[in-house]
Amino acid sequence: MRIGELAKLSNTPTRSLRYYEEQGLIIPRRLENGYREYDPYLIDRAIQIRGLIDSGIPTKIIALILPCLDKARGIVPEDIEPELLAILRDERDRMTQRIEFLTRNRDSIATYIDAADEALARRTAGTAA
DNA sequence: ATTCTTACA
DNA sequence: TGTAAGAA
Repeated sequence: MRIGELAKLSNTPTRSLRYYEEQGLIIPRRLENGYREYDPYLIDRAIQIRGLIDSGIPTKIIALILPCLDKARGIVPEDIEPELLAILRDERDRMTQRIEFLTRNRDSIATYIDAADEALARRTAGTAA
């Protein structure tokens, strides 16, 4: 499939798909006319990459993670690179901090919403009565 | 109609 | 990332 279809199926802008390629993620083959040709299994990868990026993981790191994610099942102790492991631990910690950050703000907003609902309820009750 | 590249806000 | 220009 060409970029337009993948964009639609993975709900990812063509702009982003081209950017992913530029960053070394998802490298599609080219047709005679120069058009990018994507295999169906790349739909899931595109979605996954988009999710990773939305999670705040830099593309550099995503490039390192993708290979690991594909074979997360068959990890061989001998193949574990300490350098990569350190980077992943670091990234994991940033994710944790981001989650805590988001949690605080979500709770803050939730509290405001609850207060607003109650205020609205009181106003309605007063108008009705 | 679609996609490609390049570049700017 | 969105968007636009010009070519294929």
